[in-house]
Amino acid sequence: MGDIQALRGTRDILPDEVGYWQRVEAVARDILGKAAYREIRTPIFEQTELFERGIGEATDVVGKEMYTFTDRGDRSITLRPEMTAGLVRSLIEHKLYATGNVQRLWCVGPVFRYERPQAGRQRQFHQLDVEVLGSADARADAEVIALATDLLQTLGLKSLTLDLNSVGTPADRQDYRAALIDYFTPYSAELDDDSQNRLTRNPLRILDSKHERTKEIVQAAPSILDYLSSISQQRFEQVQQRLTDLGIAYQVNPRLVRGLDYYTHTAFEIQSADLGAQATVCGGGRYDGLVTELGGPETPAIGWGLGMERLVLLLQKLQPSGGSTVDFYVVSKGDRPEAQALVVTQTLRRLGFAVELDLSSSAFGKQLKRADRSGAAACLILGDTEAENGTVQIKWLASGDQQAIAQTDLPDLANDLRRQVTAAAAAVLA
RNA sequence: GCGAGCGUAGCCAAGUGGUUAAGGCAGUGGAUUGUGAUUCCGCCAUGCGUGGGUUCGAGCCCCAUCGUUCGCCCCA
Repeated sequence: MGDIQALRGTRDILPDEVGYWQRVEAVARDILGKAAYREIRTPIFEQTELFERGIGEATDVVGKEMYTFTDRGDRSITLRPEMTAGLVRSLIEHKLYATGNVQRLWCVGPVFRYERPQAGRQRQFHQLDVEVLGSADARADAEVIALATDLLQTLGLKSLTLDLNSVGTPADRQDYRAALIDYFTPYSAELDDDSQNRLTRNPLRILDSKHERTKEIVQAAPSILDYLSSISQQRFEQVQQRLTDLGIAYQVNPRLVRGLDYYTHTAFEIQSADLGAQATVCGGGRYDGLVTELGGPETPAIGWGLGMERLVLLLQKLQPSGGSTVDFYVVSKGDRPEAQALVVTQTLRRLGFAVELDLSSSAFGKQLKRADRSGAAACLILGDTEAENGTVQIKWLASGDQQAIAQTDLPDLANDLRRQVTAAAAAVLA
């Protein structure tokens, strides 16, 4: 083992694993593209102040988890701990809100939080982010949630749960907060230490404590749903109705609270039971106040973030194998054959085949063995005899059938070969 | 930031103070100097995450450190 290793909480995504990532990205690109969402890419670091103002200085993410440093020009810089703030900054800076009534955006990339790593939690991890800015319509909430469930379903994931809540407007929340403090204060001594601290700082967060005694006390705590204004209530009912219209199953969880200050009204999480303590795959909500908070015009918005690592963990459990294979494996030995093999390989690649060329010059037996393990449908063999008369042996590995064909005939035979390759691939699956 | 467990080859591992560190997979060379199953034979850790310590003797015990896993916390 070498001296230098990847930093704590960071990981290499190796070739064997990268297929899962590509698949998620391809499906996301497809689904989001069909829903008229456009990709945006924003910088990985921003002014520290953006996150302090956007996410809230009292939150753990800003308070103790940011990678913040001073650059050579004495600016305070922070590696983004989430995507939304940077995206909103970009929207405002480029006045994207002026070019249309609604902006539908998505992006994917690394985010950074200084936390203790464990399964499903890293210091550098990746999020897929989807946002709709400029609409307060309940259909926007439903659309965005539907995109998340569609994506997960298309990837083949089952037994996920969707929790839904409304955290109302800041005014609703102020009343509720006061009610919670009234309720919890008499129990103050019985609460766990963390919750005692949260009592004054952020009593909403007590609601999802995992501490046993605290959970018992929480049982009878007032529900936020009783503190929503009638407008907020109506809004929440509309969102639920739209989800029902779309056939999306959800459960209302009045104790669902989210860690970032900017959320209003709709809040939701999609969780899996297969991820241990870090169960949330996708989480998000509405943030009607964020754009003005960051200096833009009144712009209601909703979005979510999805943890790529967590999603990939689930996919790996679902389909442990997942190797890309090659159509042809080219084998050769001797100066002239090896030179011709390179040309044949190139020809086949240009015809659209995936081709691996064996570079070893080792015995044909060894090369054939590698051909077998490569998963190729057929092996192309070039020795002195073939080089002499300009042919190549094509051996179909499943059947063992072998025939010689002229190298110059390859383009004409392409369609035929393609048919046989697909047939061979289908046979493997069956 | 707190608590607990774990770290032996590319991978999975046996080994719980006594001399040359099992085994399997993968890799590689050969039996088979032009053909992939199987089989057989050879090779593949002066080294047990790293650094100290205890001991006649340490993969094994102790301390520190790094990494990782599971909780707490937090969240995607």
